[in-house]
Amino acid sequence: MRASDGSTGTSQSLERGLAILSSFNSDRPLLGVSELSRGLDLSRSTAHRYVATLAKLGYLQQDADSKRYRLGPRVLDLGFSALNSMDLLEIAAPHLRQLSDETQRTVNLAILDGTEVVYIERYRAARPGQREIDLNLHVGARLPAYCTAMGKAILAFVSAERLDEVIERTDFVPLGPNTLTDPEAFREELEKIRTSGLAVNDEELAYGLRSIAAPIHSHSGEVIAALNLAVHRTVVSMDELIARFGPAVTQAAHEISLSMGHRQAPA
Amino acid sequence: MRASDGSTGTSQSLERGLAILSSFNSDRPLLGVSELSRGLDLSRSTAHRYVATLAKLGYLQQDADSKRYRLGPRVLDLGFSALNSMDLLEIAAPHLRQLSDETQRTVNLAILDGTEVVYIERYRAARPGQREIDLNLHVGARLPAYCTAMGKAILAFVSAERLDEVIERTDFVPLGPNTLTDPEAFREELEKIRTSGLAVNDEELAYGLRSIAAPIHSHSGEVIAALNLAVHRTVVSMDELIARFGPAVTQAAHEISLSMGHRQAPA
DNA sequence: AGACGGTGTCCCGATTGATGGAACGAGGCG
DNA sequence: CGCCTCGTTCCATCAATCGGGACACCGTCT
Repeated sequence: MRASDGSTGTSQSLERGLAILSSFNSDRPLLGVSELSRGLDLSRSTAHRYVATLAKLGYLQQDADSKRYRLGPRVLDLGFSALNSMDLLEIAAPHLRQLSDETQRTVNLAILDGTEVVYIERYRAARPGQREIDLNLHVGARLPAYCTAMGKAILAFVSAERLDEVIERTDFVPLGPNTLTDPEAFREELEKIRTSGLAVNDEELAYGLRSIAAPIHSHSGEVIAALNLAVHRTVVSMDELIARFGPAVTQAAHEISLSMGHRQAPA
Repeated sequence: MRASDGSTGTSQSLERGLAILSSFNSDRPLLGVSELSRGLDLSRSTAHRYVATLAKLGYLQQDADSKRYRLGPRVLDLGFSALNSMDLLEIAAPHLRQLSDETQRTVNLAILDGTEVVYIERYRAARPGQREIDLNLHVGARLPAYCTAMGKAILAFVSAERLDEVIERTDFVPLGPNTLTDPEAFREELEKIRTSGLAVNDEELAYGLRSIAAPIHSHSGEVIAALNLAVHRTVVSMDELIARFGPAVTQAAHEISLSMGHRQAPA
């Protein structure tokens, strides 16, 4: 039974329990035991045992009226332990803040996880009122790497094997007016980024959304993250975006890399 | 019979697996299998099975050099699913932002979890440069309720049973110059808050830290959260804090409660 | 009222998945 | 070099998990 599949040496119970936790999200914040058991193909008894365990530990809370369950505050602890254990964040934060202050724009920091970028930090433009370009882009949010400036900035500098794997697993769906949908065109785009050091996103993710991004390297030289600066199309043209903010973005990324201990190869 | 044990109907494996996840934090970001097995009193094999499961699912990542493990980006998903499933956040966010803009101060939103408050949202003062009062108070951070303005604002309006339980479980340790360490004095303080509608923290948590907070009620009338406005002692006196910002704080909290569907009792 | 289909919860015997000792290879250190 | 500790894998044993079944509870429909 355990023969062929790759499940040797793993715990079924833990996997199922976490599957229950991940069943909850913004769209489905309240789930009942039966609902969960159906979704994960478990018996009601089994689902209930996991739910009871999670509730006992504070990861789930039972709603008094509906008897259904919701995520508890305890799960926040995990996420923020993860954030805090990245010293990248600590190092990058002041630079991000300065960049945001200087430019009066929203800047973000993200890492690559599989084929997606994950937002790690975010500084909103100090001045409110300007058009909010929110696709629900809070810290922790995920976007496909192939159609974001930060994703491309990172992928331009990963190893060939890793890039091949990401491209292999990526579904190049057009999400914006200018989304790159051809893997070969995408590779050429990365090549350009590799020489310029700056990645652009000109409405590739969504209509009206423009951003520029630069990669951040660790002390060992490998790319570990990217930062971007995002604006709405009505605010500034692509050329102006690059001309006015490109140098500040690449320089901030460069400074963070230096602080991480990265010694650049000669230009 | 089933009362004392508490372990009936729960999953040992899941509990252990989650214990492994929670072993990671900012202070201990990298842990090895042996280290974990010792800390949780498991065999190395067992610990490894859990770790392998967590790694397979993306909750842990193995460091290539040290072979030890760190939290993976996947755990962020959980935390932010929790945040996003609170419609409180969606409703409160614009009010918090407005309050922060108007007052040019940092404002926070928190809920109660057991004896602690958990930060749910945070708007920093738009103008940087003013003294940063950071006790690592990011979203997700926890503080004891008894020595924070938000904690007191919430506890002043919870049911008598819940309050008794919290007080019972609270260790009244002096953390600042004015920390309330006597449960009876604490109860009187809550009584005052109940009539004034405003909770104050005058260096009860830490030297120099002052804040005022007001409770937020749900449609059913029960208290579900609190918001605060925090300043450093050098910036403003306690009286001035209450006089200048008190009305804005209570009004913002009130407006959020109204948006949540709360119909106030006549003043 | 009564029957019904749904829920969450609890119990218990069968069995399946978890357990941990042992062993291996890889490093690190003196 | 020996010695230790690490992560990892294997496997026979066994205990923890499993799921059917039963219960109480809730609306809804007949």
